[in-house]
Formats: sequence, C-alpha cells, structure tokens
Amino acid sequence: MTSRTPPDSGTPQEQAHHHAAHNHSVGYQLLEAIRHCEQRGTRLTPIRQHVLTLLLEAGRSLKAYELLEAMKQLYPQAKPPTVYRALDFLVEEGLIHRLDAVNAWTACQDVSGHHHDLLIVCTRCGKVAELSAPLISHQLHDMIQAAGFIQTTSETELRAMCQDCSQKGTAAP
Amino acid sequence: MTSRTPPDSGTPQEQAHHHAAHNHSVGYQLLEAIRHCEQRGTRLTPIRQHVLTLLLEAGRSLKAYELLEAMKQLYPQAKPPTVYRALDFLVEEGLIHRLDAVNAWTACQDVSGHHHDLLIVCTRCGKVAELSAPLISHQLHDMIQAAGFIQTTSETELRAMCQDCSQKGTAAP
DNA sequence: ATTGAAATGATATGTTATATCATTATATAC
DNA sequence: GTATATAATGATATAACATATCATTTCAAT
Repeated sequence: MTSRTPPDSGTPQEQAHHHAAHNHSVGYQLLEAIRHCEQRGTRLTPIRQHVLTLLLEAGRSLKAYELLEAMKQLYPQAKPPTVYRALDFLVEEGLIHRLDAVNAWTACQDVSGHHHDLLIVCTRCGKVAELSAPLISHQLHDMIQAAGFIQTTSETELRAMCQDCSQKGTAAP
Repeated sequence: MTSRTPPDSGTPQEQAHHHAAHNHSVGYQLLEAIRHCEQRGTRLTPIRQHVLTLLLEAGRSLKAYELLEAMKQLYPQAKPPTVYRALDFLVEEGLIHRLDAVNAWTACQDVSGHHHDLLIVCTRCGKVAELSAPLISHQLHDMIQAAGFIQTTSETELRAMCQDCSQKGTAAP
C-alpha cells in the first residue's frame, strides 16, 4: 500500500499534502498512463503496460525479479532485460519510481494530478507514501544549488519505517 | 572530493551549514575515528582501519569492489565479506556513509564535529557534500511522522550533479 | 589457563543489473 | 504499398553488488 489512510492529524506546520484521497482504480490509473504517453508521443507497449499493471495491482513496491516472475505468466520468454527495459521506460515517463533505499520499484499513484516531491519509504516492507511539500522542496533545491550542485530529480526519498513494521519490531520480515 | 570548496555565496535562506572548512588530514581523521571507537568501546581493527583509510584517502565515494581490490594489496586473502563486514561496522559507528543513490561508500568528513543531516550526492561521479540543516531536517521529520512513519535515519540523501559533471554533460564518464 | 564473544577466513551462492547482437515491429517518406 | 529508418523485443552472457554459512582465530574477562 502507498499509505492510503495516513493519520492527517499530525503536526502540519508545513503545507504538505498527502494524496491518499487519489485512490483510483487500477483501470483508471492505467487509462491515465495511456493518455500520458499519448500526449508525450511515447508508446506504452503491451509489455510496458503489463509491468505497470503489475505494479499498480501490487499496491506496494516490487523487486525487479518479482516482476520478472510475474511477467513470465503472460510472457514466458521474459528475461531480465524485458523487465528492466520496461522499468526504465516507465521511470522515464514518470509513471513509476525506483526506490534506491530498497532496490525496488513502485507505481506512481498520481500521474496526472498533483505533483509530489517526497517519497517516504518503509525500508522494511517497501511501503511508500507520496507527499507534496513545495516549501521544503524549494528549500532543498536552494541548498543543493548553494552547495554547488544541480538538482537532477524532483523527488526526494526519505527512509523510514511504517507503523506496521515499527510495531512488529526489528525482527526479520 | 566531498565538495571542499563550494560557493557559499548562494541563497542561504535557511540555517544550512557546509563544513567544508573541516578539511582535516587523513591522519587526523583517523585519530578522530580511533578516539571515537575507544569512547564507544568498539574495536577499529586493522582491517576496518584500512578500509576507512582507503575511503579517507580516496576523497570520493568508492564501490565495495573497488575497496576489495585495494584491500587485496595489503590483505591478499581479502574476499567480499572482508570488505562488507568492515563497511557495515564503519556505518554502524557513523564513520562512513552508504550512498544508496550510487551504490557506494564514502568516509564521513566530520565525525567528531558538527552533526550533518543532508548528503548531496553527485549521481555521476559520487562526489558528496555533507550539510547541516536542522530546520529542514526537523520539518522532514515531522512530515514523516504525520504520514504515519517513523524516521529511521538521521541523514537524507539528495540526488544531484556536481558542477564538473554537469558541465561535462550527460555523456558517459 | 579457561572460556565466551567477537572477528576473520573461506566457500558458496543469492540478488540486482547491463552489455551485446540478432530479430521483429512500427512509423514515416517516398 | 514498399522502402527505410527507428524503436522495441528476443536471447545469451556476464557484470556488479551483497549475503549466508560454517570453520578458525583472536581477544578480553574471568
């Protein structure tokens, strides 16, 4: 799950927005993706669409080789490059995120809607919350620039642990 | 290099601090590390010390297998676990950072001094700038909490490109 | 000296990702 | 509609990153 029901009663103190309300169906999200690619003149081929669908249906982040196994149901000839090429395309299109913290991949929950710039990643189960926090992101951008760097991604990954996992303790999954 | 001479004339707008001034010698940094481990009752064994020294001398982030190759000069019997165990120990001690964005490892430039909570990582060459920005970090912490997560690391990695690399363009290294 | 814990040695294997070249599909120009 | 260039996929191999496991050694505390 991508944190669909976070307790919004915390300490806002910042114009941060969850987009948990954008809990669209997989079918709708797929349509959004198709429109998105049409507008950009890119091709959401069957393989790419299927990888995206798997991620959308999973409702959590998946490993590349998990996706490969799943792909083999429909595409028995699928090999690692089959999956990695699709993933690279989908990242390029902004339809999915690669999560460095857990070496996994997750569908973007809100392609056409609000921009989100922070990803909170549970390093235990891979659950992700997509947030929008323009003020913080702007500050981060300025700091990166002040340090003599150029920001190359509009999304910042934050390592964390979800409530379920932190309750279960640090033991193995 | 860990961004030793960033242009500090940018847009501060935030109490962010570079610690480029803490440009200590490798010898001094090693002494700091030894003291650090003594105080914590942990053992900076020869292997661990050598891995740390390699990272300190490199002045940039290194891959685990680069370190392995280098280790083999002094420890011909070195194997992957030799290096990974040392790296895990050094991370545990806060003497080095693991950089998820580039699958590499970098020495902490300021073990005993100021706390730093942001790492700006050049995803092209692995160069790192260590920054301290308590206000932003506090905001990030609150947002993570508001999203129903528990923050598990005190350092946030920011993907970027250093000036050298962004000038050289997107071509291969 | 004994002993328990930590560290290292050694082997094997698991996991993640890419390089390369051949083939097929698609879009555009003609 | 055929030619042709480009994009996508197929297929094989291998590179790059990381850990599990068990044996042995070192170290510190008794």
